[in-house]
Amino acid sequence: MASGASAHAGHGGAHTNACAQCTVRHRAICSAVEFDRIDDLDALVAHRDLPSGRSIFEEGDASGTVYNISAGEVRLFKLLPDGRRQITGFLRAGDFLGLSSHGVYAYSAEAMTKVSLCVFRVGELERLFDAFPRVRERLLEKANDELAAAQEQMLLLGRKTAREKLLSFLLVRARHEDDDGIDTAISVPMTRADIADYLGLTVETVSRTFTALRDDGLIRTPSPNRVELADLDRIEDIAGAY
Amino acid sequence: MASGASAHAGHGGAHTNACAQCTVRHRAICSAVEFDRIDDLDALVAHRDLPSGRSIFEEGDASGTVYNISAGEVRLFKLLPDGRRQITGFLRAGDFLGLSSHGVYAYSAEAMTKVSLCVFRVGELERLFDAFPRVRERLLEKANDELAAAQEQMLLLGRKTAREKLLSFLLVRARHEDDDGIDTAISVPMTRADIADYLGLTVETVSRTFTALRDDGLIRTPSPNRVELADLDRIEDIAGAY
DNA sequence: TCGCGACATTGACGTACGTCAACCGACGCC
DNA sequence: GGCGTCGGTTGACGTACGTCAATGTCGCGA
Repeated sequence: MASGASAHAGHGGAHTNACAQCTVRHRAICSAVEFDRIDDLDALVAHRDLPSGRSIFEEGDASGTVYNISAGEVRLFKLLPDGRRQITGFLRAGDFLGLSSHGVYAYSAEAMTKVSLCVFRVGELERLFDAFPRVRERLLEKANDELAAAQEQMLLLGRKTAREKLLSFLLVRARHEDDDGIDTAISVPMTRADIADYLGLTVETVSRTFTALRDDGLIRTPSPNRVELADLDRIEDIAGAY
Repeated sequence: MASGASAHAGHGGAHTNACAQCTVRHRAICSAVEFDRIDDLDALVAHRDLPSGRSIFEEGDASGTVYNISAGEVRLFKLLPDGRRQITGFLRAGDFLGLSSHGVYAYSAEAMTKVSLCVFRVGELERLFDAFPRVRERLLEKANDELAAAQEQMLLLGRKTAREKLLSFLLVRARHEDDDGIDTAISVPMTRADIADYLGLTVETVSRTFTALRDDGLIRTPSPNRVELADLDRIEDIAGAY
């Protein structure tokens, strides 16, 4: 049951070379490593598979490890003492997580599906930086992209209506679906509760808004985790650009 | 009227050396440059003073320049087409702004007070990176800190009540006031409108919440831009940790 | 010194979204 | 093959916060 993912190793062969076969290398920071030195990368990385729902790390844990997702989807979130949850991001194959600046993870991470991870100890990450300076460069780029996304999300959370929030969310998903270009058929692997906690709403409001959008002819929902954008122009208009 | 700030130059003397005298160098990325090579830094940087209210750059502008604030306060924000505004951050002396990954600024920046800036062209920034690799390292740290702050802000925007939002905001300010340690006497240089747009509220709600907190004995407000935290324990409790 | 404009506060009222609760369908398990 | 659980939808109703509007306050410039 080794899944369709390409990034598995661990049976110690001299040239198992999971990284060379990694299907998401181009999206990951690993693309900053030249292909002919990719064995060096392989030597630094371990692999780990997790079942759906499993925690990867929790906010406040001592942070000694960083991860690359080679397959599956992950949610990042923060909790308030009384249990209110804010999901700060959904990650997928090729994304990087776990870097923290003060020795403690700033958020929790959970597998939303079966997940395969590439694991680096932070010490080894430093060695990686030394051996491949472009990795740090790439990481800075990624951090910057995430920062821009976070700001966009603040705009959404602070200033958009439920309808605008949901449409913005679907648009971003549509853009991801097809690396650039928009695919109007979207997969929504997360639950309504996840979407609600990501958009700062409740499950009920998310559900009601979905049906309102359907009634208005803006979207079709062949199944709860399948959405089609019926009227892209109006959707982009309502969502407020982005 | 050259202000109390230390980071001014421009009259071309061989050793004007604004950077060496910069009072916020320890907080800025410039601290990654060894002191005995600080003249090299000086050579790369220009300076600019702006009056309160002036725009530094706008979301969507082509981004060729990055900035360090040597004095004053700056607000970062994004707008929706209909004018709704989300302030994504308040910056102060020592903070860095303007880095963007796709050639376009992801947000707008405005001086909230009289501001002094250190200006780098991005090309020169690259040379700075080459000459002082630790600068990029430092920048990655900073980006990571900002990312953590952004996630905290998402939690605030998506899941906290008006009262919790305002108290969280005041607590962060209190922590900034005195580099680490909490100062219970806080200056609030921004208007109620700025605070509202930062916390995802309206001016009226911010105002009402201030008076409610005062009536409850949690804070004192000697003036609109002066707040004292009267009951720190209860405040931290209500604000939800952070 | 007056008056104007920017900011802040307060009140009356409206509403988008939350809460509470019932119901439904699909899936997995004994 | 019934049944419990989980996720989703829908309805009735409550409320935190937004909207609209009046009033207050302070600083500044003529």
